[in-house]
Amino acid sequence: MKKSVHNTVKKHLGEDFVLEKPKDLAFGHYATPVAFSLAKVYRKSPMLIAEELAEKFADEAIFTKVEALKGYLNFKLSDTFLDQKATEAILDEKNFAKGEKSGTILLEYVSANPTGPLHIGHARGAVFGDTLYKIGKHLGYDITAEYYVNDAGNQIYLLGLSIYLAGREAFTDLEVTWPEEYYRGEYIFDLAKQAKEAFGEAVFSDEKSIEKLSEWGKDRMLDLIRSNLADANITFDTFVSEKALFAKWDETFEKLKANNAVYEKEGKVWLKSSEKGDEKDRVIVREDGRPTYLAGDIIYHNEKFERGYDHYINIWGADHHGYIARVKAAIDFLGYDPDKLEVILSQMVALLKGGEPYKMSKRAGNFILMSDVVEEVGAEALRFIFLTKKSDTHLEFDVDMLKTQDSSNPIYYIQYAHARVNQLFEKAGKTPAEVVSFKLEELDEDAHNLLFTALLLPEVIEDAFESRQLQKLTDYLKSLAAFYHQFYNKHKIVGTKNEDKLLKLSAMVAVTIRTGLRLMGIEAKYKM
RNA sequence: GUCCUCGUAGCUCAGCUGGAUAGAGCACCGGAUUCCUAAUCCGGAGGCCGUGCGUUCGAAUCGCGCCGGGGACACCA
Repeated sequence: MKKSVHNTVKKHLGEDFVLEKPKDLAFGHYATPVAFSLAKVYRKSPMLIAEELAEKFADEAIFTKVEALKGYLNFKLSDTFLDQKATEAILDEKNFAKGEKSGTILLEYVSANPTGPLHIGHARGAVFGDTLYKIGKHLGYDITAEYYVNDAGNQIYLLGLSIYLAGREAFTDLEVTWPEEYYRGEYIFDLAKQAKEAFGEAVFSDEKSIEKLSEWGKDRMLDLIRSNLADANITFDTFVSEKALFAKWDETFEKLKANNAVYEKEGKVWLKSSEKGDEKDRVIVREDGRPTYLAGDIIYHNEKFERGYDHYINIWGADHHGYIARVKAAIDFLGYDPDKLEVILSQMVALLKGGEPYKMSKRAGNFILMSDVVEEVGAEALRFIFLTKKSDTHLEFDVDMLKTQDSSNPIYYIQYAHARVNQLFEKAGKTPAEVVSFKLEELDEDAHNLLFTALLLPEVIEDAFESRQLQKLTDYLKSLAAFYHQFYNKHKIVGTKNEDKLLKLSAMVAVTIRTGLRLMGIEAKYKM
C-alpha cells in the first residue's frame, strides 16, 4: 500500500521526499513535509508550495483527496483502492503481507550451553529469534535457523563432574569434595538419579566415568533444551556441534597463519585482533595446547562464511557484547566481510510475581526455568510479552499480569477482537467468502480509517523486521484491536443495512490479526 | 578508568533516518449493558521528554559535556 502511494507521489514530485504517517488520521493516510525543505530552494513559503503541489494529484485514482495544510501535503486514499487491497487479502489470506525480498540469511540464536535447562533469559532470545525467522520468511528472505551447540570445553566436563559428585553424595558412602565451580540445582540431582538407573551405582565410584557422564549428560540436556523450545513453538533447521567443528581446526589455523593473523608469545597463540578494532589481542591456544572458546567460534564462523550466505545474524545475550569485536576481527582475518555479520543483543529479563522480584543465576542453580514460566502463563503469552520490547533493553514483567483475562493482558485484548469478528459472522449466519464481493465504498470516516489501519500490516512487518524492532508488530496489533473494539461499540453491524460491508471490513481486521499473530507464533482464537 | 546501554505520566514502556496539540497499558476517579460477548467502550486527572549548551525555520528525536541506573571489560563459556 505504501509502495503504491510512494510511486504515485514520486511521479509528480520527481525528487526525494519523506512519506510519513500523520499522527492523526484526520489529516490523511499519508503525508509529506516535503514543502518545508523545498521552501529553501524555491524561496517561497511552505504553505504556497504545498498548495501548488496538491493540485498535481487531482487525477490520481488511488487518492480521494490531496490537500495542503500548514505546509504539509496530506493524502487520503480512495475507497476503491482500499477495497481492492482488502478483497485480495481476504481471498488469498496465505499471501497477505507477503514480501518480495530476496537473499539468504543465516540466523543463529539460543545456542545455550547444553549443561542445563533453558532459563528465562534464553527464552527471550529464543522467542525473538524465532519470530524474526518467521517474519523474515514471510517477507521472502531465505533464512536458516541455527543452534550452535557448545559441546566441547570445560563446561561439559563440569557437567559430568557435577553429576558424578551429586550421585556420589546421594547414592554412596564415599567421600565427596566439592570443587569451587560446579553445576548445582535440582536438575543435576535428577540427572544423577537417571545415571544410576542407566549405569548402576558403580558409576559414581570411579573418576574415569566422569567423561562418560559428561557425554551422556550433555545429550540429556540437549534433549531437554529441544523440548523446552518445542513447548514454545520453536524449532531449528540446523544444529551445529562445536566438537565436530574442531576437526577443521588445523585447516582454519593454517588459514589464519597464512593471513598473518596470529603470533606466538609466552607459549600461547594469539590472534592479532587489536589490529582490527578489538581492545587487545586474544589468546586462541593456551600454553598446554588446548584451544580457547574463541578458537571454536573462529572455526564456526569460518565454516559459516564458507557456506556463503548473504547475511549473518547472531542473537547473543547482552553480556557478550564485548565479544563482538574479536569475532569480527577473526572474520576479517579469514578474508570475509565482517559487516555481513550482525549481532543482536538480547537483554536481561527481570521477572516479578505479585511484585516480588526473582533473581536468577545459572551457576547458583536458582535461575528461573523457561519451562516453569511456559507452564504458568502459556507459551503464547510469554512469546507476546517478550516481543513487546526491543531486544536490547531490560524487560521487566509480572507473571501475574499475564494470567489476568482483561485489557491489562494485551494478548487477551487482541484475541478478543479476533474472536468478536468470528462471533459476528456466526450471529449473521454468513462467511467471509459470502461478503467479500461487496464493495467497501461510501463508508463513514471510522470504517474507512479502520480499513486503512487493517491494511497496514505489510509495511509494519517490513519495518519491524528491517529495524529488528519486533515491538512494532505487537504495538500495531494492540492498536488495531483497540480500533476494532471502539468501532464495535460505536456501530451496530449485524442486522443493519450495511451488514455485508461491515462484515467484510471485520473479516479484513481478522485476517490482519490472525496473520500478525501467526508470525509471532501465536494462534488466533475464534471463541473465548 | 575504557566501552556499551538506558533515563519520557505514580508504575511498565512506545515514539528517536528532526516536523502538525508528546502517546499506550496498568493503577486512580467518574460514567455506559431492555441493543452483535461489559473479556468491551466513553470521559477525567496525571509530563521543565534526567540536565546544560550547541546545530536548525523547527529538537523527546541530532552533536558535545555533566548527573544517575544497568551491563561488559578472561588463557570461563
